Amino acid sequence: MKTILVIEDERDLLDLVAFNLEREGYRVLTALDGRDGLETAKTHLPDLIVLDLMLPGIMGTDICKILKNNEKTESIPIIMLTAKGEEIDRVVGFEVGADDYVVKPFSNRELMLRIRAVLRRSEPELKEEKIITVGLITIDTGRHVVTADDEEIILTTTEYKLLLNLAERRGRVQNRDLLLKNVWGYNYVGDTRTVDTHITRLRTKLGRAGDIIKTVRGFGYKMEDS
Amino acid sequence: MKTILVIEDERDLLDLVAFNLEREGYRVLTALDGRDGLETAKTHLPDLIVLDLMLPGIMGTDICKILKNNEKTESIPIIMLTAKGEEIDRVVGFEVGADDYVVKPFSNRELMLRIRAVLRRSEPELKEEKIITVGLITIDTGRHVVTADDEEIILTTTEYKLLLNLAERRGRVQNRDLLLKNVWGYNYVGDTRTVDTHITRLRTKLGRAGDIIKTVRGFGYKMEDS
DNA sequence: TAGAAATGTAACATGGCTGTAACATGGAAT
DNA sequence: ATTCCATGTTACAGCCATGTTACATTTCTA
Repeated sequence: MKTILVIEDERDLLDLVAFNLEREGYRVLTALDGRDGLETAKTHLPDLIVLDLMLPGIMGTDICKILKNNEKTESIPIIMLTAKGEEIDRVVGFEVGADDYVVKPFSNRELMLRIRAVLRRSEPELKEEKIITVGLITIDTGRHVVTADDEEIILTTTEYKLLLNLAERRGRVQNRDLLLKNVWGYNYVGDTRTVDTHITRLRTKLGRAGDIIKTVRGFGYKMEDS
Repeated sequence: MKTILVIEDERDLLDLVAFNLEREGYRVLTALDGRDGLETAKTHLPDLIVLDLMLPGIMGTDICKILKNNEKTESIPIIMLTAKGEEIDRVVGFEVGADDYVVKPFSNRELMLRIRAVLRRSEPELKEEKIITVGLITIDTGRHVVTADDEEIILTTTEYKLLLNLAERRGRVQNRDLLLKNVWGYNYVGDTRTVDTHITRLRTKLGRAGDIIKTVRGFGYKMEDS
């Protein structure tokens, strides 16, 4: 789950961008001016910053420079928003260390694509690949294969994520809200009973190996550690 | 994806060159002085170095000598940037081990052409040639020929790269973003669904052999390795 | 420079997945 | 034992991820 900070003084535009980002599944932080933006950037260390070039008070370029000169924030990619009239060409944008820029007026699609592209760049080449074994269950994250009782089990996306989550925290109880956050995403709105349904499906598919998924009445679920 | 290190103390020029290189699809590292440049060269081992002759602190020629005397960096080609006034002629440039040099002021086009030429020269005569076989598919990287079910298949560049990418990491799931990065390039901006389209085209061309390209719903694609 | 090939995007199709609700079950407290 | 409430289970309608095709645009090639 990636966090994106948007620094933009036009409230309408800020809200619009924030809304679209959230719909794409990002966690969004906002700031209406440079000072606040800097503050938020330093305290929350977002994964990416969308920064308006023209801001009251501190200029966007200055914010960019400050962020790029701070050890904690220097590696956070920045996408600049520039108005067409502002004869800021690419070179100036990159001069202060921005990673990409989008010219206003921009389409939502374009901004989203560029954000995704910049985030993609900073993503590690190889994600952690591991093989987890709990009881009769084996999860190979690299191959995305789950085995129970030496039989390969075909799981759906949600089932897989849920199982992985339980397995990674084996031995510890997790309540439904926590599971919803970790598996379904922080901005998921819905019934907590959904978790129960998926637990049932998992247990069914896993057969007797599924017995290690224990219900902790009143608290949630856990996977036995033994 | 080739990585190029630019060592240049004039910030404007550095950014301009970096920008142009990125647009050409290179990954770019930068350094504003010799010390930093040497450091970066040793740690990141770029594929090529663009080096300004006149630098504060250590001279460009010295950096060049140091790099060429270090076992790890000696094979990295270096292109020197020299001002016209600096009566460094070819002889001096090549004396310290530079592979080519460009006289300021230079056009972007000229620099790019020389970089490409030097990179081409330094490329090993035969890249690692190998024949990969997965299921009914055979990829001969040396001859750039793909066979499926004993029939030769004509693939486009993108299809070939995509297939090779999947085959090289056979067995492991790769998400669309990773594929985009590896096949389409580091700074590609576009829809991730593009991957799907090309997967379809691949499967179609490969016929029944294409069945080993599996969809992993919610995660990406993988090629069976059994 | 014309024509062909390749490429990326959009639009539509489809089938599996998913969340919800409704009912069933069983444990715990009284 | 009875009641309540948390959890188990099941069915189903809508949705969403992916498959597929068509098309406009770009790139290649002769």
